[in-house]
Amino acid sequence: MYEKALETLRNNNVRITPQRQIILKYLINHDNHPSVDTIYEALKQEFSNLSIATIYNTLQLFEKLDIIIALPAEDGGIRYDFFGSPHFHAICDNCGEIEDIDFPNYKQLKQELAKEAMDQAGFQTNKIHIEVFGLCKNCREELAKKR
Amino acid sequence: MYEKALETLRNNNVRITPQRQIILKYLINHDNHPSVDTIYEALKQEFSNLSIATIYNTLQLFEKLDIIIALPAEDGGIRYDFFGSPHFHAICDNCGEIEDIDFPNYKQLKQELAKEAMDQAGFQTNKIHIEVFGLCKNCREELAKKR
DNA sequence: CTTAATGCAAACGATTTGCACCGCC
DNA sequence: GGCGGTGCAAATCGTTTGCATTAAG
Repeated sequence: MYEKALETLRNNNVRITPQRQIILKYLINHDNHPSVDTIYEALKQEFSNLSIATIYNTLQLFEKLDIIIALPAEDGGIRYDFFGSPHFHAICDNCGEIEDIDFPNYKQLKQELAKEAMDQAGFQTNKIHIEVFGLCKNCREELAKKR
Repeated sequence: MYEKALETLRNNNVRITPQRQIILKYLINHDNHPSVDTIYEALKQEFSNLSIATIYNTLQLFEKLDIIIALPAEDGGIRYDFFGSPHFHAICDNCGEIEDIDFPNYKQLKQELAKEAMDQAGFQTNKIHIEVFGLCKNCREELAKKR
C-alpha cells in the first residue's frame, strides 16, 4: 500500500521527500478523512518546521496521481482520503461524518456508468466518484430517542 | 418544474421573494452549471441592486431543500445544478466541462448503494450523488489530432 | 551538480457576517 | 405589522504565490 504509492511517485519522476513520506503515512494510517489543517496540526509536532503550503502542494499532487481523493465536506471545505481499495462515501447530513462503504461490484458499476456517459455524450470515463447522503447510525439513534 | 420548486418553498415556510424567483428561473433555464459569480453577472442587469450575499444565501437554501445540487469544479470552486430529473455528472479532466448524463436505472442503483451503506454501517441513505471523471468528446478529439 | 521541492510571509479572493432597512405573508 | 429576507461593506479565513534556501537524485 505504502510501497505502491511510492512506486507511483517514482514512475512519475516525483521526488520522495521526507514531507511527502510522512503525509502519505498519515493518510494511510488514518481513516478520519482529514482536512489540510488536521494534517498540519498532527504532523507539525514531529516535524516542527513543516509548512502548510507544502501540505497543500503535496495533497494536490497526490490527488493528481490518484493516490488520494478529495471529498466535499459539510462545512464547504475539503477532506482527503487515501484510496487504497474501491469504496464510496456515506456522508451524514446531521453530523457531517464521512464513512467508507466498500463496493461489492465496483468494476461492474463503473462499466455501466462509463457506458452511459459514452453513449449519451461520447465521454470517456477514467474514474468514478460516488457519495450518498443521509443519516449515520449514531444520528439515527439519537434522533429516535428525542421523540 | 418551476411550480414544484415553489411548492417546496411554501411547504417549508420560506418566503417567495422576487430574488428567489429569478434565481430559480435562471437555474431552471440554464444547464450551464453556473457558479455564484456567473449567476450574479447574469442577473444584476435586470435586477440592478441584487446583492451577491443574497445569491449565496439563496443557493445554500435551495441546496438544503434539494432543489439544486452543488458540484465540485475544476478550479476548486463550486457549481450549481437544478436537479429536476435524476442524472449524474461527467466532468472533463482536461477542460473542466460538466455534462449531465441521464440515469437509466436510477432507483435500482440508489437501492443497491443504500443497501450496502445500511449493511456495512447502519447508514440511512436519502440521496445519492455520482460523478465520473475522464475526457469529454471534444477533448478526446483534440488530443487525438495532436499526435 | 541540477533542478525540483520546501518554508515563510505576504497577497489574494471567495465566502461570511453584522446591521439597518425593506417587503412578503 | 411582525419577522424573515435583502443589500451593502467590512471582516474573515482558507488557499495561493513569489522568492530565497535546501536537498533529492
